[in-house]
Amino acid sequence: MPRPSRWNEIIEAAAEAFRTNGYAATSLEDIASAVGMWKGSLYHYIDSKEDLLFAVVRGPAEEILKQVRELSETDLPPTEKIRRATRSHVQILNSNFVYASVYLQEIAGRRKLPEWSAMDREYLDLLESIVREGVDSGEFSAVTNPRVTTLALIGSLNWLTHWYRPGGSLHADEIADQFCDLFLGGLISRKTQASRSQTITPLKTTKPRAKRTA
Amino acid sequence: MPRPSRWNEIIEAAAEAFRTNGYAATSLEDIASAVGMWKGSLYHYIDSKEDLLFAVVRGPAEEILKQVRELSETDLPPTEKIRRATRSHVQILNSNFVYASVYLQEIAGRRKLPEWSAMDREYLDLLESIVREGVDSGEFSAVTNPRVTTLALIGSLNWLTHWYRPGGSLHADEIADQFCDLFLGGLISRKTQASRSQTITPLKTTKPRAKRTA
DNA sequence: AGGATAACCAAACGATCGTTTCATTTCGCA
DNA sequence: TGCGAAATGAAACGATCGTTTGGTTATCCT
Repeated sequence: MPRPSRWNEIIEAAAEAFRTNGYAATSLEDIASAVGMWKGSLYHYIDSKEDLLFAVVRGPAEEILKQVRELSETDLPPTEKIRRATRSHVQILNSNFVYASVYLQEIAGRRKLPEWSAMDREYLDLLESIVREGVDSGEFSAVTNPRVTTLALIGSLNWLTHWYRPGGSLHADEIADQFCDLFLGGLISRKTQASRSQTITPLKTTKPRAKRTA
Repeated sequence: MPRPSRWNEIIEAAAEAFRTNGYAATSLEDIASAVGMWKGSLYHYIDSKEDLLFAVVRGPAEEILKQVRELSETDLPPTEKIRRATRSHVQILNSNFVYASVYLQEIAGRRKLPEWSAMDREYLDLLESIVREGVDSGEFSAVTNPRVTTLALIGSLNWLTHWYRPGGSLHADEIADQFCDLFLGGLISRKTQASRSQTITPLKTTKPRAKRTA
């Protein structure tokens, strides 16, 4: 795992190529020429082509899972949890757009390595348990199947890679809020007007935790 | 365009291979051996590998567009149009699962051939115009951006290829109804109770609507 | 029955792929 | 300044890919 900036150039070039042409259709020469070196020289940084894919994809995958883990440990009301989880998802998609797109196209699809499948499943389970909280508390009275509901939300979010582009006219926060209004309105059905944003506490103040892996 | 049944075997084998391994990672030998012939013999049926991809994908893409076109020409209320469009989408995904999955993974992603892009855009525009009808009539009062709302719905539907499997415990009709309830509830927000099915005219003898919880 | 044509076999081609090898340059640091 | 390691150049490898070619077998039609 080299550190210097050249490594970042390689990963960025790989991510961009993977996103536009797909992993299998991208050759190491595509990546090498994009950073101005010979394809054989890439092997000073990697052991195989797959290393590039995993390096591209690891960051946002771990980040999005970390954020929903922390969110799940709070005792916010379910509506607010849904809103924050949606914002996290959209914001990570926005700020790591290329990497996240590669993950969704190359990992969440076909590639069934257990490492990534476990992350996908944990993320789904965490979101689903939030939905179940809302069902148990009576807030999400319209939900008949929490898993289907959760998958519908995740689908809308992940489909963003097909049409959203960072820097476009639609800002990430607006999209997240519109998704929340749409889904929470559906979840809550006809009940309180708690669907609007209420911003209980700022989003990323939860960092007193030093290192969790120790 | 040959006719006999062997052609169907080839397309089915190609579709299955494309779905599980991706188009670029699938070799013609994979397909040839699946149907029991030499890879060179495939060229009696095709002119290039891409022919197989387009043949796999054309059917459901045209079918789903045809159905929403016909729906758009009716004068049903917007809620019912949304419900029927959702059902069409899910049912086509269900009965042409492999072909549709290949389309969504290989065409709706990266491949930007104008023919398919035009179909994608027309489908999106037709659905969006349905949403706009509901906004104009006052039924979808919670919608602030019809395009984002439409893309959220399409995302949920297309993401089905990532978790739904035909023949599983969840039936296509149930999923479609749950999606409709979720999205229409969100669209209508707090207003009439028109969110429930109401089934104006049977689409294809709408199943006795599995009774849900009391 | 026989001839045309469809269907397929079998082998090979050139291109390109991921990877390896070794030589060469560049750079950090004592 | 010089030396060792990091970084890259340059070429080649075997494998595999999509495609072509030419021949062989099967099928259909009148």
